[in-house]
Amino acid sequence: MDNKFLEPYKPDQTEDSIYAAWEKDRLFTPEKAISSGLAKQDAVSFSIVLPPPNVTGVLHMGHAAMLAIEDIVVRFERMRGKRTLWIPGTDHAAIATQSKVEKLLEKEKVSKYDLGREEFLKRVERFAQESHDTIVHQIKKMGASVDWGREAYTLDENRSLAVRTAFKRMYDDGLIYRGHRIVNWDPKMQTTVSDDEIEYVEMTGPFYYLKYGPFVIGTSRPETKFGDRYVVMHPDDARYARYAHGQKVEVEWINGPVTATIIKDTAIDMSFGSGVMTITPWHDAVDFDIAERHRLDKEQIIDERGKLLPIAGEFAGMHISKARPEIVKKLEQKGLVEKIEERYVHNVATNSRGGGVIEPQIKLQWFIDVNKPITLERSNIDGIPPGSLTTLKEIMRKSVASGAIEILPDRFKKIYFQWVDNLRDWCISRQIWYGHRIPAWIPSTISIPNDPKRDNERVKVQIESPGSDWVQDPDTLDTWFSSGLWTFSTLGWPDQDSPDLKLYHPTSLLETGYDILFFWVARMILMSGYHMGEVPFRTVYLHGLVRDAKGRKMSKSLGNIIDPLEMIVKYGADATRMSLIIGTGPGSDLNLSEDKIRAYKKFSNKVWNIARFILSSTEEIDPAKRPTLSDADQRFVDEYDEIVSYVTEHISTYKLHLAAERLYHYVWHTLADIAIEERKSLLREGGDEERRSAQWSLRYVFIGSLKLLHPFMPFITEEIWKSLPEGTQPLIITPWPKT
RNA sequence: GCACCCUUAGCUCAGUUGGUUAGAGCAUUGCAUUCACAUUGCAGGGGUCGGAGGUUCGAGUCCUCCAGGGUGCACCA
Repeated sequence: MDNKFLEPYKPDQTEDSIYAAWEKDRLFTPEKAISSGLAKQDAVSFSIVLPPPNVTGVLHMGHAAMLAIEDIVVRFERMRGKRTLWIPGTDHAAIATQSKVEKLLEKEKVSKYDLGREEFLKRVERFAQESHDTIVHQIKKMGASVDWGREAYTLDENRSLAVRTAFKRMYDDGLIYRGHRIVNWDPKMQTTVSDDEIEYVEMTGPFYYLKYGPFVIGTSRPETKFGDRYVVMHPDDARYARYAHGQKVEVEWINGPVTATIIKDTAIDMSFGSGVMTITPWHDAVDFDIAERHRLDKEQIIDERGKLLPIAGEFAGMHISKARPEIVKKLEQKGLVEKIEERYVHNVATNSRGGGVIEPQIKLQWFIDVNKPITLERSNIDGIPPGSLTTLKEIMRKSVASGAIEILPDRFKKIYFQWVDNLRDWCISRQIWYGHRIPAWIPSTISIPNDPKRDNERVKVQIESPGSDWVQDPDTLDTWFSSGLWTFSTLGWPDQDSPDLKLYHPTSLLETGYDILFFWVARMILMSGYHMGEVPFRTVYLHGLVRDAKGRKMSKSLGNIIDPLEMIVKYGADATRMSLIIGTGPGSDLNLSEDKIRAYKKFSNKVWNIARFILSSTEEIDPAKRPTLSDADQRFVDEYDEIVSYVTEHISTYKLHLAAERLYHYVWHTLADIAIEERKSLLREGGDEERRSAQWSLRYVFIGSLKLLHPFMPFITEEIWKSLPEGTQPLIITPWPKT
């Protein structure tokens, strides 16, 4: 027996060298599984992409849980002989990374404009590289058996080609268009934000009832009202039956008399306020729609920095927040205020990526049309035959509705459909510097690229620059555009003949947090459906948030962050992994405490001691020669076989928590507490025959248990395996026990 | 407003298709421990499974309603 067993298990002294050995021997690659004989040449593929962590800093417990879950499944499938591939990577996370670097620069009292685009991007890239290195280190610490030879970055050369190719194809098909539409504008970060990135914050503030000619209109934002020349009411509203659609009314307004036009539209809620509103199409999505329907004029009131334009008269140049009280004062002086409700509760849209309060604006931007009918030439998606007419929305809906993609837990399907059905065109252009530059060029003779007066026909969309007479659109793409391509851009696309693409797409499993179901999962379904004519994955497994012991979100301000690296140092990666698996089902949040992790450290030690005992007391037997077993030993072996079936079945169906818990109890309270205890006297003073039976069965069950434990606790099981005569090949590429 | 989830031991949570006396970790009580494990073992205490109805031979599990907590989406003039 190896002398190392005379001391307690020390994860911090073994884990790194084990990982290094796995990596050096390329044991994470499907090629090695085949060459070692574990997987057959024509084995079924099992592929999965790592949800690429943002290069904005360090990994947290949520990432650790993700890595643990995925690694368990990957190791399991690899041992079962599938051609198993797990692709790692990181995400440039455009807006998140840029704002992080901007904050760092703020401390040096430098703005990105001081540096200029090029210099600023160098800073971001440096930061991204450092984050990347930290993240890679952390992924390795967790024991994740990803194929590093296939590592990808959402902004590297291959992915960039994929992005430009995808953009051009969608543009040529009319799915990507450039137009003046109302977008979510963040005046603080000076960029558009997609609908999904908006976070509504409840606020209480005054609500003003203003006299608008013969009408009373309600608003919480009097500062937007300067240009209101349309007064809208429901066509069926009896109170306003005497007003006709299109009728003109003279009203006295903030800066003098205006001619208002009556508009009848069913979008009005008759029961809200007076049932009448004026519209500000340039700064409100609903108003914009009404204006579009009736072809009304639209006028900008507020500029990109949140300041009032000349239309505001004496208030021009003021920031809206400063102007509001002044405007209200003037309205009161003119007797236009009917009443003020002081405590009105409403939701204010903010940029969830650390930006400011959203100010809708009409801007010339790039969009993906989700409702445009297109012909999908190549399609393996159930319900969408090749050559049939469909839309991106329908692709997203049918991929899940047909059962081609299974979502676990099931209840997220409803949430997914609700989102798909409410989906509007996706604004994909961002006015930030870090990211994929939009592959569109305009002639350099046009001086202002975003000038709304210029037409779109002079834009060239192509993969490479058309030449020096052309200027590239300064905008970058929403980060989710490139991550949407992730399942196939990591496999060699746009090269359709890429062997990896043929072997591993569609991927088998996508495992990620439920919080990015819309951002990412849905976008991958869209992109893969359109570009590949395939679903991107068969199964979506959604995990929950990792919270603290009391169920609170982990945050710096609460000081309740449990750092995965620190836990790995104290208790080992194996214990950390177990604590993140047991005690939670798919889709539900997990409350984690250091006590819980400590408990699984004890389990590691238990496994270690079982190894020590069994190794020292079964040294003389030959595991390959099965002796006649006593009845008790036969029952013991039978019970183990049941555990094999149970664990196998539950990992296959992604009930990892059940598999892990059962295994934990089996190893500790059956194998150790009962089986070993009962056989101790036999091992010391039993007859030859019954001693051999006891030794062999203990050894057999222990060897099998190590295999079953390996996906959950890869390090300690591999370390023990090394010291066994049975361990001729590393445990990671040893076949799974037969059921 | 629409929808979904949660409510099980002191705390934090498991409990697949309804099936014998409801489980774990931590905490707690007693005993044992020169014995693989001073990171151990054995035994115990603690639960009317949020409330009220219903279906069933049988409900923590299925259905209805109610209460509390949370989340998503919509509205937010």
